[in-house]
Order: sequence, then structure tokens, then C-alpha cells
Amino acid sequence: MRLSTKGRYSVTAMMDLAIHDKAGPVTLADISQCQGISLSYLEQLFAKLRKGGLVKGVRGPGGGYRLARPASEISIGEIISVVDESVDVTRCGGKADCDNGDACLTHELWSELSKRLFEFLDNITLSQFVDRPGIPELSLQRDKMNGRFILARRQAEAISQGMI
Amino acid sequence: MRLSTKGRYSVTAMMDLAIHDKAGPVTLADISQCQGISLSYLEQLFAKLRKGGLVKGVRGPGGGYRLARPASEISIGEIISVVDESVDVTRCGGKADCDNGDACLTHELWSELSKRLFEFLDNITLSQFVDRPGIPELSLQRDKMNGRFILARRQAEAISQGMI
DNA sequence: ACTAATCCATACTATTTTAGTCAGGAATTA
DNA sequence: TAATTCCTGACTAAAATAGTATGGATTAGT
Repeated sequence: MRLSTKGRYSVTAMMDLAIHDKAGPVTLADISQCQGISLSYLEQLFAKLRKGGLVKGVRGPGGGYRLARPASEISIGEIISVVDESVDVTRCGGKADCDNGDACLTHELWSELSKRLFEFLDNITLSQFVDRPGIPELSLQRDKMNGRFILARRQAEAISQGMI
Repeated sequence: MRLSTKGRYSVTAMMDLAIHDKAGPVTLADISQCQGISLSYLEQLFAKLRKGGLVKGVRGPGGGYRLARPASEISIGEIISVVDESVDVTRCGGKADCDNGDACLTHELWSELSKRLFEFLDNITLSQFVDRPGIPELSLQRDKMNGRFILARRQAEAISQGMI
């Protein structure tokens, strides 16, 4: 069980998808701007998420990414295990006697802890974070704001490029 | 909240200390051999653990490290937070509007998750892992074996160095 | 059909973290 | 005093992380 910024980026990005799920696909460009992650790095993460069966890509204009399953069926633990592939913890290949018999006792204890931790994260779904009181109204507000801001931004770009 | 090999090493080393607590200080050399971590790297980790008030160093022959408090008062979360110093998660300094208002929503959700995770780890103490049925007898056996092995090792070294 | 938006893939670079090495010093026990 | 062990800091090598750059492939809207 490992937990790095990679996992954090993926989880927050997935939260983004869950929040905007009803409003259609979310583009990586939007997530990149909103969360301050580079586009290409996001593409790498989403390649893993797609191969892991957590998201679906929708190509072409108006496309983006959607959740492959309902948010209630996607756990945090699943997201993290897809992008942060687990390391071999024991280093003794499960032979139960690494060096003098003492090593695998602590290794075993760590495995037990890691297991508990994963069970904990596996029982938390995206929907538990997104579908709680206060969030839906907020997300709608954000959507509206988002729309306005993106529109404003694009107009600004168009102006700066001399189109308007 | 981050979780890397550094945290894992520290937790398993602390477990080692907890298991052998009644038998006196544990040397880093022993942990190094048992768990396959380099001595100098362990020293770096234990410097942090000592500054964090989790262990006490005992110098001189027969010395080593002991837990600074009873195992029942040291949590896994504390160990990890001492060695894996937490990163700033939000990247917007808590201003609640990173870029277009959407960013901090997911950041807030992540903070919530991180908080829950830390609470979870903070409620697991070392003693919960060490003082459970099956472990005490085992650790005594290990201690005896350990003693034998260390003796055997030192004899071997002495022989190889021409002392015997 | 054309074009723009978007996903998809790969190779490359820079930074940070991890892991380890080395050398020496300080405290303590036998 | 001598051996043992903690303690510190500087240094290096390898790996993971984070990001960049480039060039497609696919699809929606016009």
C-alpha cells in the first residue's frame, strides 16, 4: 500500500468526474486548469484509470472523460490501487523466514496493517463524498460559474488573438 | 497524508522495538540485519523518530533504542506523520478559490478523506499489533533464537578474523 | 469533407525522494 | 582505556515523480 501525490491527483480528478457526471464528459484540459496539474501528466494518469476500467474516454468535440461505473460503485481504494501499483512488501517472497525468523514477523504485522488500511479505503466510495448534503447544490453552482468562466476565458483568448 | 517505504520501514522498526521492549534496547544493527535495511538509512530514520519523541537512544555497549512511551500510547499515524512530513495539499493556501472556484471543492473533499484516514491510523496503536494472542510467545522464541544467532554470527566473525 | 476538439501513445527531461556510503565525533559501559 | 553504540553531516547513486514535447487517431459539429 503506497500513497503519493499520484494517488491524490487521481482521486481528486475522479471526484471531479463524479461531481460533473450528470453534466456530461469532463475534459482533461478543464481538470488541468482547475486543479493545477499538467495536461500530459493527467493523460498519463487517465491512461491507467482507463485500463483499470474506472473511466471511459469520449472522443471528439464535446468529449472528455466519464466514470465507467456509478460513483457508488467506485471506491477510493480501487482508484489508488490502479495508479499506485502495490509494491512487494515482504522482500522474502513469502517464505516465512527472511533471515533469522524475526523479519517476517514484522513484515506479517505490516501486511496485516496494510490489509486493514486497504479495507478501510475500499469501503469509501466516490458517492459518499460527492452525494452528501451541501455538495449537490454547490456543484451546480460551480458548474454555472465554471461555464461563465470558461466562456469569459475563451472570449478573452479570442480577443487577444485578434478574432474579435 | 503520504505513505511510502520510509513510513513502512519506520513502522516495522517501531514494531520491532515494541516486540523486544522488555528484553532491553534494540540496536539498529540488529534491525538492519533482520529487516534488510541499511544501517545508515536506519540512523536517518531514527534521528527523526527521536526528534519526534517516539524513541530514546541508549548509548554505549548494550545500548540501542527503546520506545519513549508505552506501546499502547504510540499510534501508527503518529509514526508516519513524524517521518513522512505532510505536504501542503491545497496549493491555494486555503483561500477557498484557487482558480475558478472549482478547484478547492475537490481539495476540500481530499482533505476530508485525508483527515478520516489519519483518524483511522491514529486509532491503531503499536500495542494492538504486538500484544495480541500468539505474538508474545512467538517473540520470546524469536528472542531466544536471535540470541543464539547473534552469538553464532559473532563467533563466525571472530573465526574469520583469526581471533579464534 | 473539413476542421477543431479531444483522446491516445511514446519518448524525453527535470526534480524530488529514496537509499545508501563515508567519515568522524560523543557518550557510555566493561 | 577500549569497545560499543548512538549521533551527525556531507556526499553519491538510483529510482520514482512530475512535467514537456511531439505526433498521431478518432469523432462531433459545420
